[in-house]
Amino acid sequence: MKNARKTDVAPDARLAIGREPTGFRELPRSFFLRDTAAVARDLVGLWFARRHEGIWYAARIVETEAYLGSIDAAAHTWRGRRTTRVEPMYKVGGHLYVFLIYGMYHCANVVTCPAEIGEAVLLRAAEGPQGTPSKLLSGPGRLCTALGITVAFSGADLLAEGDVRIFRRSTSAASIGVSARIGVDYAGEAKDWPLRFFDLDSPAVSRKSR
DNA sequence: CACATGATCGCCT
DNA sequence: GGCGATCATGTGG
Repeated sequence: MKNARKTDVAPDARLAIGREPTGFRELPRSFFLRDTAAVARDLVGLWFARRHEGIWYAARIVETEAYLGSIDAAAHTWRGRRTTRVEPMYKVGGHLYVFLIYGMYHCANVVTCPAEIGEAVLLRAAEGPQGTPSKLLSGPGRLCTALGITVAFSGADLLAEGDVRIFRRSTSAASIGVSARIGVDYAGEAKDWPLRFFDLDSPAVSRKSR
């Protein structure tokens, strides 16, 4: 099998929460149909979850970035670019868009807004349970590695009772910091837009503010 | 701590 | 043919 692609990667066992996501609750579709920066901010503190071979795995999101579609030089949909890879970004809010970067890492995004808009939120970092190293999910590539997220999930509906979901949980609200986005220096004026949101109290945030 | 570099390949021009 | 919404590792201060 020379061209075998890994398509069913197991999540890190330390993120397992059991056969049922007890204590976790669904979000309505309307959550994802709002202003993308607002969705990015509100995703901090929610849970990104995946089921693999009957077991659920989950991590608490602590860092996100908004990508504003056609007007945003940092976005894959800048100027309305429409290709096979990016097509999931034009689905209705609540879908997943995953891409491969640098040939070896994946980045997971939550699509926002109504269909055909092309905006999304990059999940940049998350936390595992007490005792797991803070680096385990710190950074978009590591987050995907730890949860076994690959391009096989691109286009998946997070609200279709499927194997990838965003959950909420009754917890105290996080203190949110805001900064420019990471790694988009090529994006002209857009590189300075304050579209990165992070939990000020989390050790798992990928970098200090800029 | 602050850089600097290499890895590795799908995507787009 | 060039490069990227990254990361691990290495060097030097």
